[in-house]
Amino acid sequence: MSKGLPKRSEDYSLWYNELVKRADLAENSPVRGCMVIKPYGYAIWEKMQQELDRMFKETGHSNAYFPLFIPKSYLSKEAAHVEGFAKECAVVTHYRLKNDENGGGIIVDPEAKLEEELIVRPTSETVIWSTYKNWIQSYRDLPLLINQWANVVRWEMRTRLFLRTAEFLWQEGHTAHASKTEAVEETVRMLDVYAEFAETFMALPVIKGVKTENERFAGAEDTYCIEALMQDGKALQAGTSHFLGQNFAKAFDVKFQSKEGGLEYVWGTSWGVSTRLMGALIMAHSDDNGLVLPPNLAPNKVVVVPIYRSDEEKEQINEVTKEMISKLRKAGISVKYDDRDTHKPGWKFAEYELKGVPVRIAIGPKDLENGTVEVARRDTLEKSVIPLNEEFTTTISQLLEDMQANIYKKAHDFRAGMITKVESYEEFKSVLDKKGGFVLAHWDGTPETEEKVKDETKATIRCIPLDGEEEAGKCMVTGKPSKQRVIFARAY
RNA sequence: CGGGAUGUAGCGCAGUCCGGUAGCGCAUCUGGUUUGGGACCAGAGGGUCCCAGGUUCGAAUCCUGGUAUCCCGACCA
Repeated sequence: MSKGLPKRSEDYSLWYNELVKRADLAENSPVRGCMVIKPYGYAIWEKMQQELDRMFKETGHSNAYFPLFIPKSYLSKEAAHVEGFAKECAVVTHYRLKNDENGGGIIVDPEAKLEEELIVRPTSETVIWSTYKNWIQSYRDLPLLINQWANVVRWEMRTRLFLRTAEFLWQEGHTAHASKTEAVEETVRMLDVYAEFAETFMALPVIKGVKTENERFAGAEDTYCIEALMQDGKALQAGTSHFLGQNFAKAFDVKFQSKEGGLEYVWGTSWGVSTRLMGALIMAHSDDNGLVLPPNLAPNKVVVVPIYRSDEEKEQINEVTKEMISKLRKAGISVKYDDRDTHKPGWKFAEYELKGVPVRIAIGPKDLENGTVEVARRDTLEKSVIPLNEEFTTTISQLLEDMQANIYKKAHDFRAGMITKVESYEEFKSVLDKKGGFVLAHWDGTPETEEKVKDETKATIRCIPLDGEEEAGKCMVTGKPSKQRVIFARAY
């Protein structure tokens, strides 16, 4: 393996691809567009899962599991939904293989054709709503708050590790409610959960907003989203929450008897985040030395590297280190002790930098003598020698908190500098090309104008921000009146 | 599905124009010296040169066909 990583400033996407591979997060699989998530990458995903799962449970949701295969007929029940997903579905047509009589190896047995073809889920609304029909009869069965952790398949033309793969892991929440108000509240509540997760754990500032008609989920009335900004100035949709209205209830005939005795269709929501968050995490914080992980999502918050010449020295260090590590662990800090003697300390330093471990503690003979350790923080690459005393654990704890805050602040400041208000289409184009980032502009609210901007500049409306101020203005393209600025950006 | 490129050791590549014993760096293994920022020396192992066919005394190299992957576009979380 060669040493340096490509520089972000020279080739951002090469830097990203190499980082994902070199930091042992994921690699390409034999199947085009699919990826193998390696143990270290999966460990980060597991941290994300843990926190999100906790937040879902705290907001009253339960996990369940629905099948991978969906009968073809289900998908077509909701018109907009099938329209949106038809072009990227993998289809199961047969259920058996056999040996080729002509010696051509193993072939699909033409005798074993399925009566009804099965779709590999691109998302689970259809199978879930067909099930909900049986689960819901009365207002007493509502709200129904279900989440599932699953894989889904969308046959994408062009793929990139984590950002867009043919198969990806995600969670999808699917809820049913007695009233529109409740369903909208749920949609927004889960959007808030995502935003809080992104900011608190991923140290990723996000903008909450509503998608335009063009960008809306197939089958939804409204799609809410959190949008994040990557270091190259491109936007990334980090999570979505959909208000489904009664669309799926009608398509799958899911009705309930209300308190008043009437028969009504239920109101639905669905919401999801995927392994794409891994891509967001990487692209938001990492640098030319490798991954930078916010402590709250790092599989190991601290790595300890002993430095020694003799076995005797190693023993002495082990003794001191053991106690230090046990104290750190008691304080809830995950620590990895790397005492392998197959690699030199310098090699380990570089390795853990590449892998983004927040804090590295090196301890050698000099430290033994002085009662100190060397502490290096990954976000700023600063090193300091500090005493291994009573306050040590608290110091490290505090350092990790500072780092979490610092990583967030850095991303936040970067984004602040990349939000630009523009008044004309000319200015818009120039900002997009010279600077990138989020561009705030007035828009006349029509899909045609959005389409035109997309064709001409490759920028799309990322969202209509929820906390945007009312501000009368004129559409930068058509000059028609607009009530509020929307966020344009080139996006992943 | 259009345009471009590339398939040679686990990884990254040279060799292909101009046919003649398959090479380099990293990684791996052995021995020794090392260990506070990716150590050094000595030695060793590892190849259907993407596949099939053709030309030739002889093909990684030339010809024909196939195939796979990557990049750039049209679609998407």
